[in-house]
Amino acid sequence: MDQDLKAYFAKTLAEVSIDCVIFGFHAGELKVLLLRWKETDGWSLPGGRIFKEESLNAAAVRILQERTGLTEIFLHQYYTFGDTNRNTHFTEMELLERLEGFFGKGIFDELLHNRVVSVGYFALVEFALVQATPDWFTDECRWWNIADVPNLLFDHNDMITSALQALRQQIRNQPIGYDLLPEKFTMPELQKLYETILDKQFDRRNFQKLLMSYDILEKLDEKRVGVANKSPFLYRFDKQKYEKAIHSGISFSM
Amino acid sequence: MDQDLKAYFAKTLAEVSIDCVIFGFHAGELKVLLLRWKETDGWSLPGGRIFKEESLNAAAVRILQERTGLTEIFLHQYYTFGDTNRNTHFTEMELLERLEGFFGKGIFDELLHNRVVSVGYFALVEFALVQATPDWFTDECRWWNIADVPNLLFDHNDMITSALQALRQQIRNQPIGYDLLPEKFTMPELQKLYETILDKQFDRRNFQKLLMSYDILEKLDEKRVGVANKSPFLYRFDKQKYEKAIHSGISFSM
DNA sequence: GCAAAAGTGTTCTAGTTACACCCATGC
DNA sequence: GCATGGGTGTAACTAGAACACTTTTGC
Repeated sequence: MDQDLKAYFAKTLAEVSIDCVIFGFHAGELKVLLLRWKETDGWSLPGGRIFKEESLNAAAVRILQERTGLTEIFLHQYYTFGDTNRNTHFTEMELLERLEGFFGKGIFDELLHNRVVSVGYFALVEFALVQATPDWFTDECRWWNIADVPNLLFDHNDMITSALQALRQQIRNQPIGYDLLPEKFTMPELQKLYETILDKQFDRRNFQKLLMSYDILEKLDEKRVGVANKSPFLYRFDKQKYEKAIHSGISFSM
Repeated sequence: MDQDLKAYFAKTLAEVSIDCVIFGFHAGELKVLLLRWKETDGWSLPGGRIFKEESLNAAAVRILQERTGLTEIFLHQYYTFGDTNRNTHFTEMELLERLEGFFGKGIFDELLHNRVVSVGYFALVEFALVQATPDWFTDECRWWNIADVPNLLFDHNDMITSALQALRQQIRNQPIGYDLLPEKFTMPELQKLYETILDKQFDRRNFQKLLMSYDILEKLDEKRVGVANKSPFLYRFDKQKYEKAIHSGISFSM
C-alpha cells in the first residue's frame, strides 16, 4: 500500500494539486461534500494530485469522477491558493501523529511539509445521483450543510468561503440549476435554490417572471403529486437553450 | 551567469510559475507590456518563478515590481493555465536553437520541456510611470496595442485573451481607472478608457451621470489647458471612496 | 471665423419592485 | 374544513436610453 502510494506520487506533480468544493442541494439546503481522514476526526475537501501528463481540467474531472461517480458535471476553476502557510491549520500534533502512525513517516513529510499550490475548483452536482467514495487518505464521505461546516484541515474553510463567493458571482451572470436539480423540478424548488445560494428571499411572481424571461425553462403538463398543499407544476430545463444562455450570459439582478 | 541561473532555479518552484498581463492605457489605446527573448524575435508576457518560501501573490507583486518598477499596483489573479500542450506554440526549431546557443542546453530543457502550470495575473498600471526592464531571458520591453499583439511564445496569446475577458468582467462590477490613469484626468479620457476596454461607445451625458453617481470622483476647479478645442475639467478619484466602491462593488451596466 | 471637442437637462421607455386574492391538497 | 403553499396579473416607480444646442479653444 505504501509502495503503491509512492508509485502514485512519482507519477504526479509534487508542487501543484487540486481541491474541489462539491456543492449539492437537498431539502432546501446547500451542501458540500467533505472527507474525514483515516484515524482522525479531521475533515477536508476532496482533492487530488495531477498526473504529469494530465491537464488541470482533466485532473479535476477525474477527481470529481472518483469521488462522486459522476461525469459531465458542472466544474469551474475559481482560484489558485498559494500562500506559504496553507498548512498551518494542521498543527495539532495529535492529529499528525495519528496520521503518521497510519501512513508511515515518508508520506507524512511529502504531504504536509512540502509547500503545495492548490488549484480550487467548484462543482455543482445533483445530490441524489452522487455515490460518494472516500480516497486513499480518508474513510468517510459526508454532505455538510454550508452553515454547519466544521473547522477543516489546511486552508479548506477559506476555500469554501471563496468558492461560495465565486458561485454567487456565477449565478448572477449565468443560469444555474441544471446541474443542481433533478431533471424535473418545481418553480418553488428552483426559487429556493436561488434563495439558498444568495441567502436572500424573492417574490414568487417576480422570480417566475424573470426566470421564464430567460427562455431556458419548459413548463410541463405534469404536476408534482403526493405533496402537501396545492400541486405545483413541474419544469425542465431546455438543454439547448440553457447551454446557449450559459455562453451568452444572463443578468440575474434580484 | 549559467551558474547564477541554476542557483535561482534551485531556490524556486519548478512546476508552477506566474505570468502577468500588464495593461496600460495611453493615447486612447489599451496596451500590454511584452518582452522579446534574447537572440530571437519571439515575444512573451512578463513572468517568473516563485521562490519556495514565497506566496503566489507575493511572487506576482515582486515580478511586477521587477518589470515595471512599480509597487502598490492593481493586481488580480484571474486563471491558472494547466494544459499539457502549453508549449506547443514554441515549435519553431530555429527559435529553439538560437535560445539553446545562447543559454546552454540545460536551461533549454528545464524551461521548455518540463510541464509547468502557470498562474495568470493581470495588472493595471499607469503607463507614464512604468520603467520597463527586461529579465534574464529577454532584452527588450515594449508596449503593444491590444489589437496589434503578434503571435506570442507559449500559450500567451490565450492568456491575453482571457485576461481581457476577466478585465471586462471586472470593470462591470468594480470601478476601474485609478490604476490606469494619471492622478488628474478629464471625463472624456475616463470615458475613452471604458470605451476602449469594453470596445463600445457611450453617450457622454449618460456616462458622466453614471460615473458621478458612484460618488468616487472629485471634480476639480482646474481645466486641462493647452489642448485643442474647449478645455475639459479635470477630475480626481477620491481614494477613500474609490476603495470602498471596490469592496462593496458597483454595477456598471452600459 | 471655423472646425473640433466639451459642457449640460429633459423626455421617454423599459425594467424592476411591490402587492392580494383565489385555488388545490393533505390531514 | 382548515391550514399551508402554489398559481396568477397589474399598477407604481425607478433606472437606463435617447437626444441637441451652446460654449470654448487652437489654428
